Amino acid sequence: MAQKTVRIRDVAREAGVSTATVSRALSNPDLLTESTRKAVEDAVRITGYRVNHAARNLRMQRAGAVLVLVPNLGNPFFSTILAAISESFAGTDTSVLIADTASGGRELTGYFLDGRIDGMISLDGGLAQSDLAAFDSAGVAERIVFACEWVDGSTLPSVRSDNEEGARLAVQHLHDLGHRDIAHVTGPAGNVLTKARRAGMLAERARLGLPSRDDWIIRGDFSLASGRDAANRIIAMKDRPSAVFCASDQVAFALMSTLMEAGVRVPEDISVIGFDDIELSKVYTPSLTTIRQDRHALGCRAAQLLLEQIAAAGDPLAPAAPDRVEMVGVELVTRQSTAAPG
Amino acid sequence: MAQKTVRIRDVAREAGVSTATVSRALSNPDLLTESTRKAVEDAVRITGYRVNHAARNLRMQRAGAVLVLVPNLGNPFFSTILAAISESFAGTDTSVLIADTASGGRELTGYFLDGRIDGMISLDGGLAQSDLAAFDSAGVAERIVFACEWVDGSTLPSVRSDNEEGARLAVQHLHDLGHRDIAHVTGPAGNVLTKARRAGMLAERARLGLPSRDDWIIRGDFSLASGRDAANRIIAMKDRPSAVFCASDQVAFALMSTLMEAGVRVPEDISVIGFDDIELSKVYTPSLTTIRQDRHALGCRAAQLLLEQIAAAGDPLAPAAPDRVEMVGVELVTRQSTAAPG
DNA sequence: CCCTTGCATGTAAACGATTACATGGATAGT
DNA sequence: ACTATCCATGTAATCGTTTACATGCAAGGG
Repeated sequence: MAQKTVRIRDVAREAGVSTATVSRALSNPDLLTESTRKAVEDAVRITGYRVNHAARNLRMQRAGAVLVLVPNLGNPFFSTILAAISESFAGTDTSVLIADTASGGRELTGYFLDGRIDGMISLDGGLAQSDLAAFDSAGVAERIVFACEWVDGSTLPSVRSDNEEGARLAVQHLHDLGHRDIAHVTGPAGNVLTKARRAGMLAERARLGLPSRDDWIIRGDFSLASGRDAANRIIAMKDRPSAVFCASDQVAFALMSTLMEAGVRVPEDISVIGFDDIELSKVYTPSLTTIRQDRHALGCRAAQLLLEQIAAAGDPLAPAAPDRVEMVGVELVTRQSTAAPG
Repeated sequence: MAQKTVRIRDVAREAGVSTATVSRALSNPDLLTESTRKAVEDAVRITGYRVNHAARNLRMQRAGAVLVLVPNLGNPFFSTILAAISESFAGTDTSVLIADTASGGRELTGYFLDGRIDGMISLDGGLAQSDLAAFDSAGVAERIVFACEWVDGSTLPSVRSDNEEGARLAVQHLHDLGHRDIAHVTGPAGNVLTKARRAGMLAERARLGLPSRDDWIIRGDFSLASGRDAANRIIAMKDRPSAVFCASDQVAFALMSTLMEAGVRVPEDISVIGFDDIELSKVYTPSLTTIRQDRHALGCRAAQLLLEQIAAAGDPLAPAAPDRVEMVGVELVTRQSTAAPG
């Protein structure tokens, strides 16, 4: 049987003080005399008291939880970010809820309105306009932070990788190897990452005076299936590009797989470069040259930003949140999937 | 600004009834007259009332959340299971917390004792004995369910794949192709899956009269690194096995990668079969023959079981939980990584 | 016509913490 | 020595629900 739940009142009786004093001993120890604080600490130890979060949260008008919105839990790219976020909240008596936007067609503002969460980190920049509007009118917009992705034209704070720079590095690397005919498999239409990476790619290609062909920009959506489709498109081309820059590692895997099945060798016939640097990229055959995102930093900074935003939202002096965008650096990781054109 | 929070009292006033009636209208509508229920519903709509979960949970002595313990969020194997669990709880006004056992060295019973969670699904069978003892003495053991993994010798309910059968199918498949010299890369020492899969493998190998050599059982730990190590061990062997059964798909990827780098072809020189059937297995090159686990079913059943356990724990008539173990079937998926020996 | 029964609703006491305000004793300033 | 100040602690209201118990009305049985 569960031992009788011990309340703050029991601790107070044991220590010979009032409940207020016990509460203070726990949250503001410096307000108390050394001796009473010690007495309370002993009483806590003796009784085995644990604070009841539901009660505390009710009284303090907070939820004690934040929500992390993930576009696709199945994509291992997000795991490290989630771990970093969880870790960051570990000390704060705030729990971390994780939801997949794909599976959950739930009404997001509800989480706020029900007092289930104090804030939200969205790794999904594709939230419906209606959701954003609802956040605004519910007055909870200031307790939302974006990470990795963001919403164009919104002023909500965000942490993101330098996607343009990543795309630039990718093209530059291929160019350095001697490639001139570079294709690009994009992310899904409308996605902010798609836009940023394609823009960076086009800019660098132009800067280097490389040829540009419309059919070398192949629409994808970060999924394995889209990598396969892109490969088939390339296989069917009369003059194939000598290198392909994929918008994500997952896409690159499926692309390489399909190419090689068709007898197109990687990197001998076509070089492939990805984006993300997930764990498997090192282990794929051939191992994948890619742009590394600092997922740990992304997660940590997002968590920290959210904590600040929540604190600010509670404060009376609105700090008029400056348009906060934090850029996290990216890095080229050279492996076997890229080489000089045959 | 956040609109003034509307309480149940406001709804009551609007509807011209008492708070009790409003509460009943929300949770036990049939207790009320058609007309008053309708009046309350209208009032709710007009005021935009949302129940405050912290208050409700406090009063009802529940947490409104469950915890899912994952051995390694980075392994995409777990994603579908998590999604299935989340989905199962979607209707129940219970939130789902996800924690990685690796990153969080936190004290697990604390979650229960703090009233932060009502129950737990552990995908990790490697919980410390001290934790299990703590659960027991805290009286929360009956609100724990295991999925995928389990704890040997414990009576806690669990949902699991038929791992022995999976191993059997793998060996049988290789045997059908003509293989006789079959190696096995195991999971981590002490893990229940390791034991089950190895046992199934050994049993079937014996049944078919296949040769057994000690150095063909290679210790791994489900990680990419261990797949690489295993491959190096195999490469160094004087007489290599003609086929390798890996305890997980991830291990198989790293193993194949390292083999092929060393010029050992898969499947021409060595066939490789995995376990799990994660999304990437279809897309690796060569695509991976493997044992499919029904991850969706595993997640759904675990969630359901936990709900039942929680309900039972509240009930006065202890249903003396029968030793509940649910077996989920597995299936052989044949792809390119296995073939008749050269 | 009265008494019992039952049903729909109201009243108010929990749930377990935090915290504004009150209190009283010690210290210091004049 | 008297009062103003300050600091440590206690008292009690409060957070927003749910629910045991009380109430009063309608119906039905004798």
